[in-house]
Amino acid sequence: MPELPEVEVCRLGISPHIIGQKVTKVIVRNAQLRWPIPEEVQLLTGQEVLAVDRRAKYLLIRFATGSLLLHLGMSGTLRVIEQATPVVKHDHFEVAFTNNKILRLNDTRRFGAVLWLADNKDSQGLLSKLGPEPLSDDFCHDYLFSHAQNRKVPIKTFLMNNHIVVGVGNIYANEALFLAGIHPTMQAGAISKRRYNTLTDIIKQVLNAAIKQGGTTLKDFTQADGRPGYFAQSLFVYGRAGQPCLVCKETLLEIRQSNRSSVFCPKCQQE
DNA sequence: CCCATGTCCTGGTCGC
DNA sequence: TGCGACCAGGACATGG
Repeated sequence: MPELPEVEVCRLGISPHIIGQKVTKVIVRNAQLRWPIPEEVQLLTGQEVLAVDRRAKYLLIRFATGSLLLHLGMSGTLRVIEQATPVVKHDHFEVAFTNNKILRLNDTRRFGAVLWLADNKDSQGLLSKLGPEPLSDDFCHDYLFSHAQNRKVPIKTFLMNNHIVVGVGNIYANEALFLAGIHPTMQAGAISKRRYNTLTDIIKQVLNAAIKQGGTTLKDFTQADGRPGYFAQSLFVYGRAGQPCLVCKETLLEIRQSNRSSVFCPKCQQE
């Protein structure tokens, strides 16, 4: 369920159900995620949820003594459910609360993560090297342009680099480049300040629109309460290779960049 | 066999 | 020659 809007929608969905609640039980059914789930997660039994934050695609559930870090990988879903809900395949981890609700993680591919940051210390260094949040003021007009100077990497790959900016995954990188009229193979350092201004605005718009609409529906995404999102209906290029461009009718092309698929309109996106 | 929303890590290349 | 920045691609697990 992974791009930033889906994680943010998830955060918004679960927060009201768990903030202020105390943990009654932590169950690890399969600790083998991207990294083993540490024993310390049991320490949060009895503690109260103070807040649910997000950094990049990491969810951070705040407690007095530290934070529970959750990442959904490529196929993870988090849901708030009733106690009696049957356990299904790939339900690897859950936290039960005093209001009899359960926060349950299901992750088919197990690329997700559950870690404990004692005293909020980022011992794995997962959060320390991340670029700015795309929806923050740190991600301003000058930011992408100044960081792109002398970089030869294709703009599509540049946008997906978490050290540059977080939360722009394959879907929204494709969409933002289409809307900005930028060809995905252009070298990052060869793009003008003016086009970066446009691209920056569009990234914010696209992510905000997706959050507003509840996240993209991909086959394994469900919102915290189980309703699917529906932003996939408004995608211009992602998943539409071979189909006509919705703006000019030209057939959309697909290429691979850094082992990911890029879809673009050869007419609307000039090099 | 192919493909799939993420991201850490390795190893190669390049410029100073 | 060394060092660091940069970049491509592999790896992870499962299912369609």
